[in-house]
Amino acid sequence: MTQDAFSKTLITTASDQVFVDMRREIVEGSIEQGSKISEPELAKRYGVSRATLREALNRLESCYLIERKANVGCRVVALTAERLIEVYQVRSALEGLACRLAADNMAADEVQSLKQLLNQHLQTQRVKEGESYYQEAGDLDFHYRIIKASKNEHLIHLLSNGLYQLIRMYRVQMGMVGPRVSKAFDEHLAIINAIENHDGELAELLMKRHISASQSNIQAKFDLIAAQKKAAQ
Amino acid sequence: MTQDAFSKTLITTASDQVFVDMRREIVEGSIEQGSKISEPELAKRYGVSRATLREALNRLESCYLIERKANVGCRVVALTAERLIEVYQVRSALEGLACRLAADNMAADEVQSLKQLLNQHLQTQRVKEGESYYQEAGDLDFHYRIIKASKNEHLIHLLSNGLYQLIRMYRVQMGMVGPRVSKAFDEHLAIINAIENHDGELAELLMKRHISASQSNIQAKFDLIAAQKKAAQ
DNA sequence: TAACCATGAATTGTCGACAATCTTAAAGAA
DNA sequence: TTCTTTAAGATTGTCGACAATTCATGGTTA
Repeated sequence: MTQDAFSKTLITTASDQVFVDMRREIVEGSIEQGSKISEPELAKRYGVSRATLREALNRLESCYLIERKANVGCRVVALTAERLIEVYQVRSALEGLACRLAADNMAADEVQSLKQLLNQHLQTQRVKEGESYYQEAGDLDFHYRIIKASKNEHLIHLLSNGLYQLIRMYRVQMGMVGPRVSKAFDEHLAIINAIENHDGELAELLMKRHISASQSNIQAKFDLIAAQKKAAQ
Repeated sequence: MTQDAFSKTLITTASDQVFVDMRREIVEGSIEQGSKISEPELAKRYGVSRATLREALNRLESCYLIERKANVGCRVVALTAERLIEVYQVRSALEGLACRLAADNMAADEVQSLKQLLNQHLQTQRVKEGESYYQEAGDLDFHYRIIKASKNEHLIHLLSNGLYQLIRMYRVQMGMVGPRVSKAFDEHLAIINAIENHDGELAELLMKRHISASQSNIQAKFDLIAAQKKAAQ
């Protein structure tokens, strides 16, 4: 029995392992977005039976990474601009709530610990200027900590087990680049300050704006791709 | 191939049927909340193999009606006061969002159709005074229509396939009674008016209050039960 | 040529049996 | 007695095979 790094899921069964492995491959793009999934093929690849694989597929479906149709099969989710809007609308509402609850509930030592995390980010950010992946993980960790601090188990599950992998997928494959990195850091700082002052209303507002900015950043990437396609014609 | 009445799910496979049947039994309390689930027993009862049953269990898990532990088994979710708070916090955020989007998007004829639905509710409410189930279904249908009108597919799925059965479970088993029925009607009316005026901000606020009132109503039932228990000691 | 229908191949859904794990209860030691 | 250990029983996890459905290919007909 081991533990997964990102979602802190306990890995006990074979299907757990396949689930975590496939999730990583889908999020990182090793298994291409929008591609069809063949059960016999993947079962052979992961060295498990179809029953075990299907168990994993079920769980991938419930975190929105694949889509199933009866008697037809599975597809990896496609990262479209439309879905980006939909998902981020939901994310904004839920993480906004989480942030407000965190501001209400968070103890002083928890806030200090979070501040310390942010300082770590500042260090590594200066070192790894431009490189996005570590910031990626760190940023998600920041959001993850706030979600946890909401102390609402249902919300925590909905976000960290449900929505977060899809968001990571957008961010890993559509990348966060350029000056956005340091701006995001400042926004994180402002959010922490609001939480420290137990100003739930402000914390919620700032988090929603922060998420909205992140959405615009990815949206710009979509626009860029669309423009390139048009130019190529 | 047939269709389910509540979530409009297409029923094509045997596991679909088991899923819908079990869902109804759990929501209505035929399968007791908090009770342990035996796979061999239920498989025999529904006349399917364990593989088919487990497929259904997976889907019940993703709509929060049962909880699984590896190598241990399933339990039906327990309706606690703590969970009520958590779920309704999430519900408030998501349906608030849905209501705002509906106010932004909804066309005039859609609004008219919704008003008509509300008039129907008024009729049946007068006839079936006190009886809560029909109002229950009607009320959920009202919320369902607004969720649909948000036109956000991800949000629609999250609410109608994910959260709504659990909310129904609370409402069916913890009941909505007394003067709450007619108050709820007035609140629905106010929400529709806000939507008709495309006042998203107000619509969201009113929906959140409406949901909060509904929560208090159920909470009161919990308090009542707790008081009765204390008196019995 | 285009539309429709059959036939076969491939894929998904379902089943019963076996292996691995947990639970329970009895037996033994401190 | 109380705690630990162990063995039996029951439950869940996993497997390979069969049945049902869908998809692709080629042939037939208007």
